[in-house]
Amino acid sequence: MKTNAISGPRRLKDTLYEHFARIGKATSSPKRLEILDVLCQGEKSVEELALHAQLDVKNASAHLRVLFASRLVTARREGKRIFYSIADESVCEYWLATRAMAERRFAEIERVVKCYFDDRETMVAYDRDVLLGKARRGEIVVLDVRPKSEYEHAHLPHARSIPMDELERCMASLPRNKQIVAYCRGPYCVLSLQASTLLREHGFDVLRLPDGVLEWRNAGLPLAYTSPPKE
Amino acid sequence: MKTNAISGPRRLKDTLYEHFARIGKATSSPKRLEILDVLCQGEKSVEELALHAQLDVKNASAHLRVLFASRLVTARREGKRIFYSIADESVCEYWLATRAMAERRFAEIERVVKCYFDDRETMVAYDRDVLLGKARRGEIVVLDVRPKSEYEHAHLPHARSIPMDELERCMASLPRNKQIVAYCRGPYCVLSLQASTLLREHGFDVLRLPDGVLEWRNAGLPLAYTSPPKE
DNA sequence: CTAACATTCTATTGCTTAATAGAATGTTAG
DNA sequence: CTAACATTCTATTAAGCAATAGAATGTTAG
Repeated sequence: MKTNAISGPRRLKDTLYEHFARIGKATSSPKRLEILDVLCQGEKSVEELALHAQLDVKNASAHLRVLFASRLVTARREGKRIFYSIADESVCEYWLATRAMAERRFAEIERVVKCYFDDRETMVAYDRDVLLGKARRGEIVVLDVRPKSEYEHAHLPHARSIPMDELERCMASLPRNKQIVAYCRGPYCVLSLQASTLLREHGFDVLRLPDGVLEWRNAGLPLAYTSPPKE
Repeated sequence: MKTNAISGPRRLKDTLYEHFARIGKATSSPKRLEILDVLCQGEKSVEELALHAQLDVKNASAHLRVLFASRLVTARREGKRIFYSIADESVCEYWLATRAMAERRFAEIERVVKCYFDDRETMVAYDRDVLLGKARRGEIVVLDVRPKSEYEHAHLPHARSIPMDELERCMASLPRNKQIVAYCRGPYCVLSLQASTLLREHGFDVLRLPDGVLEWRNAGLPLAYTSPPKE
């Protein structure tokens, strides 16, 4: 006669689904998802995350505690700051699967996005591997307009980093005889749209790429790292 | 000057993450996940689902309404009954991604499962494609012990259906000179374990396969259908 | 048309959770 | 050792949600 912690099938199921539901609970708040999304771009301090998700620091900390308790993020102290990051690659994959399903199930998402990003004629029209080839041969400049730290965490091959808030100041260094392809965190991030608008106003030949590193890697393409990836 | 429904980046983000969070909200309840999981095996009536998840019918209906509002399931009326099913293939993929992440992040899941299913020596040890080959050549009998309707919705190639509750009655029809490989809904479903235990007690040479149709298809292998799949 | 049935709708209860603010912890600079 | 800082912990309040039960809807069989 065996006396396990789990006694019958019902107890087993209850235990398992209870654990699975922890994920749902953690991802049932828009603000937490926003935090999770930006954490997929690299580690960030509580303050940065609070700023990013438009939360006061205490509240952001509380949300992070929830994400931590659900094991979706890990924390690391460096001096006075605590840096949070995605616990695992499986978290990015989960986030991508969630997004994919939501996009497919909620037509309103596509509608809202199309309405905000109504720049179809100035988006990259060719395939990702064509883009990779052009970038490798130096025919285009791939421009990463995310904050420097995110670029350093991972970026598209041959990409150059000019964070959005330095773009106005640094744009003189960009070539005027080559096409520029600007990208940022992904299809819902506004940075690349702002960048492409700004650069176009200044006469550059610029296209917007609605990919981020997650989408790029998810398509099976390689990424580049300034410092070697930690895993 | 453009006046969109969505005015600024913050409004856009809030709208988008609000939608994404609907998924989390819908999957934040263990019982709803249990419903979703079994719906991945094929459509079911409210009553069946209530029975399966050990809920009273009213409560099950309420949970289904939540899943429906989040567009994770669809409903179809047939006579007095209403049959719910997974809205989309992307829902299965989402569920698999959730499970994969939870398994990876929560060591306790593996512990609980190992503790309940402590039959490593009587589990299928060879690869899925080896199994497929053996099944095709008729060297083994692949046995689906789920309810008939789930078998009909989709099953492993060359599998034979004997629902668990008919197994005792029908086991005489199984060969004694061949290995039997029993499977059910997946790694957390107890049916195949019950089946393999029962058959072993009656002297059959039986192994348990911890896959279900989801895991099988996710591994890139083909499924078989009694009636053609609806998509 | 009526009875039986499957399911949903409505209302009530108690529990969980998000946001907020004040106190406490741990870290560094001087 | 103290002040300044980043973050967490604790408590409070208000909002949201799961479970339950009774009423209502829609469907079929007779």
